[in-house]
Amino acid sequence: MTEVDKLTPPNFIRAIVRDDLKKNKNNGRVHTRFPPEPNGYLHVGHAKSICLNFGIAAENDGGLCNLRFDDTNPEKEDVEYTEAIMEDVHWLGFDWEDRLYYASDYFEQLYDYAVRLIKDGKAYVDSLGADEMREYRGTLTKPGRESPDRNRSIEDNLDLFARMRAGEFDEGRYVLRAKIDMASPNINMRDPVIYRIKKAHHHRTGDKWCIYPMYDYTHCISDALEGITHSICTLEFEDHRPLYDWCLDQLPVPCHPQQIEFARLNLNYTVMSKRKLNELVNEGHVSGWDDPRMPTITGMRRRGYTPAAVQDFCERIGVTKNDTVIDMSVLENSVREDLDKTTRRVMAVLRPLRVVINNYPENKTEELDAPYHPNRPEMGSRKVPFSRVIYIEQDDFMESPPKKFFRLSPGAEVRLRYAYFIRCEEMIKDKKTGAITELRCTYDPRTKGGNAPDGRKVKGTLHWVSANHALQTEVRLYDRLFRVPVPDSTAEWKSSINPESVKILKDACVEPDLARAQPEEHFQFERLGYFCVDRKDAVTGRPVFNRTVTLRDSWAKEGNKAK
RNA sequence: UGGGGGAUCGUCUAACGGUAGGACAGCGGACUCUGACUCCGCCAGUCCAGGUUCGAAUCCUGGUCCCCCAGCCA
Repeated sequence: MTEVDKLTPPNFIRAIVRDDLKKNKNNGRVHTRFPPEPNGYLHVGHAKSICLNFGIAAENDGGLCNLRFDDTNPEKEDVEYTEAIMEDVHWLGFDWEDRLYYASDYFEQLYDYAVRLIKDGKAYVDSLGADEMREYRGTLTKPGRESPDRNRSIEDNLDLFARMRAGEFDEGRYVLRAKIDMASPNINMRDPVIYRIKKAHHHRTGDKWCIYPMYDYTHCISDALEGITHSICTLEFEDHRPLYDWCLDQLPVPCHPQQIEFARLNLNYTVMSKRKLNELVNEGHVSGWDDPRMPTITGMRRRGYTPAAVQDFCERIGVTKNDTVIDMSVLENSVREDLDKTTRRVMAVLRPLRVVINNYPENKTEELDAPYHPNRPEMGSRKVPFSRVIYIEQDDFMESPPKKFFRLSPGAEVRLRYAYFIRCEEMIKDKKTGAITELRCTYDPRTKGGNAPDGRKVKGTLHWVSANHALQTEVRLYDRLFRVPVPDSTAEWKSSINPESVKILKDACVEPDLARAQPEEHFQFERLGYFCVDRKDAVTGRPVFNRTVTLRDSWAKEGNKAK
């Protein structure tokens, strides 16, 4: 296996492309497109499609991938979304170069083709109302009936269609339909509407048009006009393929792309439909499309996921026609794997417990050397201040520890990472609540740097921050958005939102160097997880950290086993 | 009860008539100045029933189950 093969595991779409190339089907061309509708933000499911389309183009010599906005429904679409989508695709690491297109660019051509269909007797203007049309359409098991308008003369159709364009009619008065087969077992072929009247302002064409082409009619022709070879879409369009092919067969288009369908991505513990994501945003269950708990690309970015991690994830999950739900742990694995090798380690204490080292001089401060990455010395090191009063994590002390607890407890000795061994001598408790408010410890000066000259070992190593030098910051801990793996399956899906999907800690302490951390900079807080500086809320000198993902924690697992 | 798709370890995914392999998860161990990383090991699968064949996840027949479709949405 070559390196390239490892990076690009086989899938059935790649196989089709490879075979087409072998047969020289499109003169050796590979040209794909990513065709979002600008009516919402991109999510990780779109990322799968983006990676597939741009990936297939990139891995074939001369392969190209267009970005095309499928903007045929002005009522739902907006420039806000086109801009966000472009930013997300770029962030993910893909580039359409000069091939940015809009279906609305083709409105004139699409109109001309529609006229052509009418002239060929393959389309007609219908006056059936929406309800009537539904009734005429038939059902899944019963064939439809032909509209009384079906055999309107070509001249009348031409006249009516021109007047539809001219704005003479109200919305809903007429539609243009393809004349195919009202008895087709495939409902999409029962004379589908291809143009409707919408007196809506379009975000690009303004008020130029008051008739807008439908998806099925637009998409195939747009593909053909752009010279697309492989038109990759999701499974729900499989039934539409005969219509895709029908339209192209009727018209003198430059080429006939092949539509190939794959299964959309489902991830557990989240939702993926635009409608549901919209509801979460609009009803305030999350702070916005870029809330770090959202499966949107912008949300994942704010959470601290990296483009490399998302790409790796999309590669790992594969491409098939199977209905599947991917386990969140696969995504988290990709994130950890990328962050582990690229991220500097620093120390932060999320829930501080004050520790006074009795035998350490009052006014002394030492600068201890701490490498940024245990396995990558080339990443360098920084100095961390140490003094008499430090903070450790509340979780790292237990008054009566269970077996196999390697951390601090009365009389126990542990190592402070890159500093000294300390032993717990005394606990100070709040007189009223009994809560432990402070620990009194002693340190062994001979263990400076973290090793004992007498060779004695400690099982535990704790992270810490010097109290006088600490930078207090806000840290946000994110967890899965839903409590159940597949919220979509319940009628009341929003009732399974995880109330603990975010915890905001205001009193976290980080080492002073982090005052310089820049928005979107990633760190590993040792023993805790990967964090990144929030790109919205950070103020210079006072970063706010989002937890991207925890470290694997076999101690926590131990605890779960006991339950 | 029409049409279109799909069924392989717990979850994804390979194998295209010739040893059912990989990833994630789980479990166990080694290592460790992160209970991290890394490494090693284990667990575990061809929807069912027939048939063809020396040999079937793969081919044939018949079932079963799941998903999608009746927008002037995409």
